[in-house]
Amino acid sequence: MNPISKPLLKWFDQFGRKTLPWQSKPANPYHVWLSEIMLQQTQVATVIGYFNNFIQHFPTIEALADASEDAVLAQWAGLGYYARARNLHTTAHLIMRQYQGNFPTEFKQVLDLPGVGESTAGAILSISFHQNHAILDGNVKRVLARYHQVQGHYGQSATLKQLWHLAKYHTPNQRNAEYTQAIMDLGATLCTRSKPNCTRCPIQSQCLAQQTNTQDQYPNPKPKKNKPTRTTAMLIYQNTAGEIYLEKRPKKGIWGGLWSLVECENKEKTILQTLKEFDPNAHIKANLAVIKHSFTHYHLLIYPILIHCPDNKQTFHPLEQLTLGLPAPVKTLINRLK
DNA sequence: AAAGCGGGGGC
DNA sequence: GCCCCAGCTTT
Repeated sequence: MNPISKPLLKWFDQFGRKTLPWQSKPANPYHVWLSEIMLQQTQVATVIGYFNNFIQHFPTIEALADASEDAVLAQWAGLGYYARARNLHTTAHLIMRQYQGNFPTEFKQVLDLPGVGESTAGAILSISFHQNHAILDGNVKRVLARYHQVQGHYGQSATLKQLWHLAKYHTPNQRNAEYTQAIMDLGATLCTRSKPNCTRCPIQSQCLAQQTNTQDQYPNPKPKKNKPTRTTAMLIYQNTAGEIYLEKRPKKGIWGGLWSLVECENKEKTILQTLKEFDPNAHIKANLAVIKHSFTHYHLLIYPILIHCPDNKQTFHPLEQLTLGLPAPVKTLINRLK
């Protein structure tokens, strides 16, 4: 079995991505770390805008540590997976306290940072400090699954274990940082999920899927799962000035740490009880159009209920210039009120 | 409209 | 070791 690093690095010299916003010489570990966290579940094209915006607001780890959680979440809002933003913020504090503001350089230390696993730790240390580590992100999984016709889906531990073995086998100790970038670039630009561009691929001749024309069968599809539909009522408490009431959600669970509307079971009795407890003078003004919001593992039917609260003394927020981090459907709902 | 992306935390 | 998280892009 031939390691793929040699032809891959040669290809990278000519076709690799070298001007992404977080790429610099020398590398900036803060930028590399931030980009790797953003890229965990989001594609490069989407990340670029958020990344530039984020470092403009928080130019250094120290600036990030000094910011409020709400300020960080507000910049993250729309990217999803809000635990990533909270972990980032927590880690900034940790780096200030334990490492005097310098990004740690030991693999174990980096792996211990909240939000960083084996692949992300490897990527950060490889790209930032030119240490020799293997990575296994979605791009690498796809490339290796095709190249070796790996059976099974990486949700299964045996498949994942096999892919890690292959990833480590192919990872070179020379030009490791460039290889890390190269194999991600190959997956992102040529060895794409559908319609891979095999004719331009530097490792096509040894690729088992290419040889047998079975690229579309790898990686093997994920076993299907039925998504349940859940229902919730979202209560839009609005005062006479048109401002709305928002509450910060608990750290754990869906939309953790974001600001959202009060929710309750979508039953008239429960809704009336909830709003009376909030404000005895409140009354239902309208039932707004239902929003269907889909997550990976369930659909959520949102019944928005507009409620008028005259003379309420609690904190209400004006609809314009809301800088709080809001869940996407809440943002949609608020925009409809304008 | 549905499928796929994707890595880490928690139980 | 399995389940959960959750917006966006692609098909």
